[in-house]
Amino acid sequence: MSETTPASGPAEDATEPFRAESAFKYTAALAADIESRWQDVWEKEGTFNAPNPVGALADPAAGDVAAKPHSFIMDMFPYPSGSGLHVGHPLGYIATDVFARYQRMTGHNVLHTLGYDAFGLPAEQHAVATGEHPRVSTEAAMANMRRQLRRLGLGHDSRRSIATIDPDYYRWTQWIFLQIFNSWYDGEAGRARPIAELVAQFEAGSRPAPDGRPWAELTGAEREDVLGEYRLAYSKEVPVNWCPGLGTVLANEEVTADGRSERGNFPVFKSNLRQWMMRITTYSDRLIADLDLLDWPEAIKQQQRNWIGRSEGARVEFAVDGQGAGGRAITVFTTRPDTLFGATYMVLAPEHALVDAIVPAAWPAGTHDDWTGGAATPAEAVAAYRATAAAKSDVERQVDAKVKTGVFTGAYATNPVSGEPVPVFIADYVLMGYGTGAIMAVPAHDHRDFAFARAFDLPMRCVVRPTDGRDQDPHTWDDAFDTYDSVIVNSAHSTDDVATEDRISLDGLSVVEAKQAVTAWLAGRGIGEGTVNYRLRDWLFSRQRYWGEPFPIVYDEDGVMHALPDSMLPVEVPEVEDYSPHTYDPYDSTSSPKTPLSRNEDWVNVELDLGDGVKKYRRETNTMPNWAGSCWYELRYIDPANGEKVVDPANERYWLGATAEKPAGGADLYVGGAEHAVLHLLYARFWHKVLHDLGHVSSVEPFHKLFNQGMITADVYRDERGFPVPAAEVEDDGHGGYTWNGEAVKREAGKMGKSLKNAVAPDEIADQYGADTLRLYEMSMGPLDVSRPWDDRAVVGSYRFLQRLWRNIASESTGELVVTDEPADEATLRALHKAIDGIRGDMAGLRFNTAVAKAIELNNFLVKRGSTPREVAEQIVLLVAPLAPHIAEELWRKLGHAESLAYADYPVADPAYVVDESVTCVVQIKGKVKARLEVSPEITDADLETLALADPAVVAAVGDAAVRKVIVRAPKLVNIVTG
RNA sequence: GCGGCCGUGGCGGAAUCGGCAGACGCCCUGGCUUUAGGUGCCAGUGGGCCUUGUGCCCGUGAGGGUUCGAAUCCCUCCGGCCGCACCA
Repeated sequence: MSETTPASGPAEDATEPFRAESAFKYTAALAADIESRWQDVWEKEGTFNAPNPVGALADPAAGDVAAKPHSFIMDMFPYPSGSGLHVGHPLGYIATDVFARYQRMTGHNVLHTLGYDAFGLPAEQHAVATGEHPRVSTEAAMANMRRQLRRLGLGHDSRRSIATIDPDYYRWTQWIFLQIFNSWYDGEAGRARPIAELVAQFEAGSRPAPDGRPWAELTGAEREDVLGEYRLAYSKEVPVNWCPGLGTVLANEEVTADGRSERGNFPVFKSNLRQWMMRITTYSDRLIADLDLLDWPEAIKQQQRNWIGRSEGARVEFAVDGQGAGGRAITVFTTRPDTLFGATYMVLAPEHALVDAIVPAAWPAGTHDDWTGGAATPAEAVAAYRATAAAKSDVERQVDAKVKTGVFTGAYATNPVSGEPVPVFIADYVLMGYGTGAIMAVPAHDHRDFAFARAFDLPMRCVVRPTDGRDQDPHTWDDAFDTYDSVIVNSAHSTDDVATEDRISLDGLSVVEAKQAVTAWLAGRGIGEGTVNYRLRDWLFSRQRYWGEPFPIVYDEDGVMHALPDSMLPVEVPEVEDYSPHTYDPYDSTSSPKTPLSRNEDWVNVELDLGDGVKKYRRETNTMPNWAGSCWYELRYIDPANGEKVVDPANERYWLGATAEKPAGGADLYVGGAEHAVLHLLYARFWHKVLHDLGHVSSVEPFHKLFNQGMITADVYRDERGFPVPAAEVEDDGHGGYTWNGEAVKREAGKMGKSLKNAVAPDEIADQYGADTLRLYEMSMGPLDVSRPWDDRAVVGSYRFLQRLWRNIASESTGELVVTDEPADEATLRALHKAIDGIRGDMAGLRFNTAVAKAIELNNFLVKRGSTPREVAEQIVLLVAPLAPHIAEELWRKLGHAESLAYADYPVADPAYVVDESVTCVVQIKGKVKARLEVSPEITDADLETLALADPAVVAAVGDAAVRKVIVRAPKLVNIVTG
């Protein structure tokens, strides 16, 4: 407000005292006063502190906590954005708060808090741009977010609000990393075990070292190499996604389908680099199987199954002839071993290691011109093809996917069943990263192979009988025939050229039978076996960034890796002069990463005593990815101050342990966006399972019930050039169009956010109406799991409801109670108990939109009634308390209660009043409503039928038609079927 | 291309088990209160028709089916959203 307010303003106010809004009316000003007072009370009294069974957060006054029903409610870990929240962000937080408050009022010990996933790229980029330390900007952003969220009245246990950037927190992130590093997956036991147990096996000789030498004869480096093949966290040179534009490598999950970084949209290249990996693939089967134990949306489970991509099939070896091959075999993975007789050529991925070994010096006689790519020798052809394939971006590959390219290697392999020579190609439609990077091509029964065979004029052989009317000559086909629902043909050895005991015939077998038969035949000859393949890759776990957890790993002067002991944790993020990653031209695929931490030589070079005296070491300079801190935070919420253990077992068992309702254990409710379907949720499950295997947690899964909340969208207005204009300044032109500064603009739906200039801040709405109104509005907009558009104008509906609620209980002119002491009449009790019954069910089922509607109905009933009996007032206040806690606390206090209602008993419906005294029965004739009867809810079918048939309106409607049948569903419906 | 989810008034949505379609809210219209605006309160508010009332007909993306009865179940199509995408 400026100081040059026109004189008329205050003068008017002064001369017209009637205009002044009553201090007792529920206005934004009064709401603000009530809300800040109650927020202070809750904070001062620690209202939402949840006692633990044991440890620093145990409360002797709380009694036997372990015997109390618990409810662990979580929101997905937020990144503290520097630009503040918009009204879409707190949707899930409000919902979990409403549910948590409801649970508290139904006798649960509720753990609900919110911490911060505070390592991250934006703070680092901000640091690069401004020189401000990421910790400074991150903590400022966290403080601002805490302030914004506090205003909403969220009942969080602030003692448990951890942040991943706190050394006390990431000390345990590093500790868990070491647990994973120091374990291996015992496939026979089906679980992770300490690496020391593996070492013991090697030492005892019960498990031979790979090269057969006794373990004691191996050098330290050699032993470390062997163990590196087993450790669940390992460092290895692997083909990775290198993103020069970001200056870091990325996990597969962070790369989009068109080969760009999910953050920043920079091109991503394949590059061989030494990186940290997590052996998540060893948990593939368990990650799939245990989904069945979880209460998650089916869509999310399906996404995880698809991501892991389990497929059953067989490995088959194809012997390669020709020079240089030296008795080598190419191993392929196929899901269709039943079509082996139809394999007429093979394809290797261009980067397959065996390619160079099998390439002959010259083209075999009679090589098809189209196969050579115009090169003089196979080696030249291969080199040229590799070069063009490597130069192609993934986008180009995508576009070119329909046109198959490739080149002949000059080598032939032998089909192990038919004995026929098959040419070996390289082509980029075979990916190195999947299966064995090599396929047997069955063009008659695979669409991709068919297209390739057509392009290169390769033979085809039909081995699955077509069921769609086509003949068995693939040359006449338009595409491959790939059904499973048929029988095998043309798949038998001729009796002449194979010895009897080696013969196999698949003819006449179903696809499923043939798979088994051929797999057994191959296994019997040692040239194949049934196997399971996964799409899931090991998880790339290192990043070349500053603002992340350092690895608790050092290298000695021989380059041998050493894990730091627990006593040296945490390894703190060092100070550096320059935070920026070495980024490159986004298209410079030949660049390679340099870590920001390597710049601080004082930090990198250390002298440590790791048990054999003080020696010089170099620290690992990669940092962990953003996911690390969020992979286990649910554990630290439980025991945030525990300095001895990551979490005390008694506390873990209480909050996360398995029960009849949650067989794998886990948090009772986890609410967040569907965008974390595979990344965070898969990684967190993996870590949790490792910790379970190693005995640190009793639960098998971190999150029992998952709920995906929808997004709040908002209208976007664009000018003629297509640029968004500030949505708040757009005006309706009255003819269905919109203008901004007089210029016509177009409306469309969009996400809410700064860039689209349509963000609405929760502070704005709280200023205008109060936080309770904002909470109520967000909860009433629609079902929690559906996206819905924000509508500024509609907020007033929730505000009016609270005003009417207030007015039903307290006078707007004096602030005094206006409730009456009369007992509630029967109609009022019925309205009340029906509301209680409905709202309880809605609360438990997270259907807050209909819960609000029912509360409004009850309140409207009281408005019409003209007065509010005290007993009803108390109940309605408790009913709305989870939704609008500040106004509820204030009214509760006015009603004479000295204690907060946070732990008051939620109203329970009296069944006697839930049923109406009389219900409206609908009488239909042929399904159309013709009459309504007021009947007792206890009426029998027979009585109701008699009553219905006697009703004058029914008699008139039936007329002289014959009644054929009468369906009675007492007490609500009678349907008369006439002839 | 494959897989999944979803289509209900002017708008957001409700109908929990196959049984009164449109709860609740917004918008809009009329009335009362008010000097006025705003707030508040009351009434109306899916479409159509007329005989204006306890009235009739139509109506849940389109078409078909099952059923005494379908927004709800089944089939085909149309439209939208999401995920995966040469995964052998």
